[in-house]
Amino acid sequence: MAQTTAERILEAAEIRVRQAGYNGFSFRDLAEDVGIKSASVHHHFATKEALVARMATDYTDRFIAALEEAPPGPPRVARVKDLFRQSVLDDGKMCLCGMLGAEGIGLPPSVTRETKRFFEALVAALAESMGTWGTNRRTAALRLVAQLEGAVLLARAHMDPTVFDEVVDGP
Amino acid sequence: MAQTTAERILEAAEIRVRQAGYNGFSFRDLAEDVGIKSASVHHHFATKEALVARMATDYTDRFIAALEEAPPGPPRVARVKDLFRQSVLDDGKMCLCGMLGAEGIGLPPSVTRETKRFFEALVAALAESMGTWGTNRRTAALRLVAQLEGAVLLARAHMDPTVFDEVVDGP
DNA sequence: ATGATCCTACCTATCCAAAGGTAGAGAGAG
DNA sequence: CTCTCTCTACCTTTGGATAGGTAGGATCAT
Repeated sequence: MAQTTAERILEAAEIRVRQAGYNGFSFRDLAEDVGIKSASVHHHFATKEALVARMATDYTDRFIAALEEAPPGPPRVARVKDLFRQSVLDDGKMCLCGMLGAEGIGLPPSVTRETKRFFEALVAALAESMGTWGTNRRTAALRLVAQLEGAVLLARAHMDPTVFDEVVDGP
Repeated sequence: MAQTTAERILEAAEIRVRQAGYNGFSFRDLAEDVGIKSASVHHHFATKEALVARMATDYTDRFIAALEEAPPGPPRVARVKDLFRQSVLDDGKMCLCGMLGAEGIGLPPSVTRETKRFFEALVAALAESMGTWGTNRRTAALRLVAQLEGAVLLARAHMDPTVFDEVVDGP
């Protein structure tokens, strides 16, 4: 088995959260996705909260690592746009933490904490790479992230991936 | 009673959706908010789908009407920013259709249809008011809406309303 | 080496609460 | 009397979570 069961659960859960949100899937859904019983999902992740918090942690680490493969400066900015674009092209999924950020209040604290960490890490990893037109770099990075999250959201609402490109580097 | 029961249900439901999403509340929650029993909520709105679709329709009409109170041009742009800012200041709620757009796939079709209509109407009502720096006005409007939705989302994720202002008209 | 023991991963079978929704009765207003 | 609204009292399905058990592999002492 190239992938452990826990990894397959996390993968299935990520897809479901990014499509339907924290309250949009059940352990039974995941069990069916992976081909085991829901009780077995609990063997790997005791609670839904634990599962999603872990998912957000992994997502953040993976995302930041992918960003930092690109050298600072314009290439890194291009890379982050591309990561978000992939999100949209891949079945119109939201950014995981965009989705969790939207649901926000009402999610378990460990999840909101990880969500916040994602955005802080993302802004930090981008700030040094931003050109500045009179605004400080942190603000410029925050603005870019807002635009990207908004672009993903609009593309989903329109059910049209080209909306993303129109927003991000349109005419 | 200055407000009908149906109106009070819609109001309570809107607050709940904007805080927790379509799957984040129940008819029993609404019943408690309004002070009636859940069966009575069904008397006014047969299904959850019908309730939320109606809610989105009303929201769109109200939002567009509020926008068009402001004359076209810069005042209208200022007004839309202000409407979104209110959203954040008012307990960090998402824009209703931003939330529904995020949840997107998995929601009933009548709801996604109304969500799409909101964004189309909003972009149309803004396009004429946008200054253009080499981009066409529709694209400029789309970009503004993306930035605003993203700003609301980030403010929520950070649990800090000032993030909204930093994104939208920060230094 | 071999049996006793333990751990991991999965199972079956439930539990209980919550959710969307329904049926039918009662009470007040026109 | 009838229409509107609300209630009580359910039903069915789903959801998160638990209890207890089984098969297989590793570990260890004798």
